[in-house]
Amino acid sequence: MPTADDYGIKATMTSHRILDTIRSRDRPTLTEIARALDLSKPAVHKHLATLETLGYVMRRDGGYEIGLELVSFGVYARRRQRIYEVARPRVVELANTMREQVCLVVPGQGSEWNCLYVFTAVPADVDTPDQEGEIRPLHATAAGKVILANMDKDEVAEFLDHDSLSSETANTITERNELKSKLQAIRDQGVAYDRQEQSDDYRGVAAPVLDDDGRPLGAIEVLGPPPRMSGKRLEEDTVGLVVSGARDVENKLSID
Amino acid sequence: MPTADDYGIKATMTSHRILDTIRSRDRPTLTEIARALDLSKPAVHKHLATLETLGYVMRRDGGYEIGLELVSFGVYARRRQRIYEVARPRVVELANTMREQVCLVVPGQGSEWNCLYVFTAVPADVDTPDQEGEIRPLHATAAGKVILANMDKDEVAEFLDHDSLSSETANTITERNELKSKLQAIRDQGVAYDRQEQSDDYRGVAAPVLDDDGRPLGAIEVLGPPPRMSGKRLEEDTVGLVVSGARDVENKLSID
DNA sequence: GCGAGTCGTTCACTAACCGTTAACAACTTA
DNA sequence: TAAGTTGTTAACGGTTAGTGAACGACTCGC
Repeated sequence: MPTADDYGIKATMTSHRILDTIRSRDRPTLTEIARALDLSKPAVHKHLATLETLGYVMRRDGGYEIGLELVSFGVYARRRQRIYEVARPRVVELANTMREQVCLVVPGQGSEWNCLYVFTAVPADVDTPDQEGEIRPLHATAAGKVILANMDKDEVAEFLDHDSLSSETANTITERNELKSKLQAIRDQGVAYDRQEQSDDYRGVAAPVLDDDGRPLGAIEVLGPPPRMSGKRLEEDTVGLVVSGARDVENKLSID
Repeated sequence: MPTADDYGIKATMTSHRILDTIRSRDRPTLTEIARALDLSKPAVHKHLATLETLGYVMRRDGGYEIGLELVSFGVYARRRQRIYEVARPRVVELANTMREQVCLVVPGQGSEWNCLYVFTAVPADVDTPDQEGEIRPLHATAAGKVILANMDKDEVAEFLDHDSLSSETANTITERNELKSKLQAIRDQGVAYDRQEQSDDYRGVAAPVLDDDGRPLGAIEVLGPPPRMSGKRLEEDTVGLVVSGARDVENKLSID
């Protein structure tokens, strides 16, 4: 298999680093990018010129923004992920019956997850924390934890060793051992909770979507404001719905 | 402004050409890509190795597929387009009241448009022709024509000169002069129809979303099977709804 | 209104690298 | 078995990606 340790195309990797910088900041300027990546301004200039004609970036009032061509690539690629095609109708259905926000999440590179799809029941009285395309660490959300709980033990160990458990709110789990025992409980229960661990304004429940070997393909999470997400509604009604939704997706995926 | 005529980063452009080939074919193999681009296999190999570690491509049973990292870039970038944020709730609403499929389209590079968002009312009895992320020529669909009709005259002229009007069905407009007079009518009417011009299974109506200077920011199109999309329902009910939806989006956009 | 500080851009230059040709193992196919 | 595939390495050479220096345009504070 090809590996791009130092065999790879460096210019492509530089272009990627520039795109990544644009995504993680708010409309950065050329020099801001150059400084962030420790590159010369002319180098960044050339890359941006290229990326602009390709439609990968666009200028917007003085800064750079990810361009429409990548939108096209992205939504095209998403459609080719079977879990997306299968889960999307269920996510919409779930959101409408719960009258809350539901999102579909898949494990990404390393210790991150990608939020593939979000649907919010109208009227949307909430401003969503998990936005489509967002990349977040695994330990601070219900979906992330339920994915983590179903990963291989050594992968989890590597995650625990290499990444620091950043603190998002007062409730975020930042202790290694606490997280470890939680993960065991989550695996037993089959669901994970987010009790204002990533934002004070939210609580959530997530159920995993597993393949035939028990590896996590993704997770479905229901999110809502704390007053609504508590007591029986949270721990019985919501759990039941999200678990049956995830099981449903699992079954459809394992058919072929 | 930067232009990448031959000043640009060639390696980045090569990587893009490879990604583009993957998108326009069905899970192509390494040699298939190399042949299509007239590149040596080792060159393609190096690029694919790099793109794979970046998550831009992934292998799937012997071929290459666009990877999840680009999904992340894409849905992130889409969220940062104001027209998307503003129009999406209206598209969902429109689809639900019409019980049809509705899509949001924006002009892309050159004479193409990108399908940014699609929502289909459940139950979906139809298989959709315009899929999210698809890139299509402007002349063969309602949304494309309504965008074309509102573009600058010289841009349209350039389009007519440079691009051949490909024939998708027996109804596709392939005559330059016929298209020209149609465009004038579309501008006057404010809507464009697709009467089985891109597929025999579909008809559609589209209304443009214009900025304050009358330039097209995008279009909203309602699609449905011919039996349902005809007569009064098509030419009065549907037209009224799609136009008021597009106007609504225009107003929200021009506020700030 | 004058410098000092930005910003983006263009210009040569050169070490590094991208893409080449050639050769290879692992599979299919005839 | 041999002649096709396929993807993969290795070494080489001409191109190029990234450098530093220098430039206009613009925004500051004084």
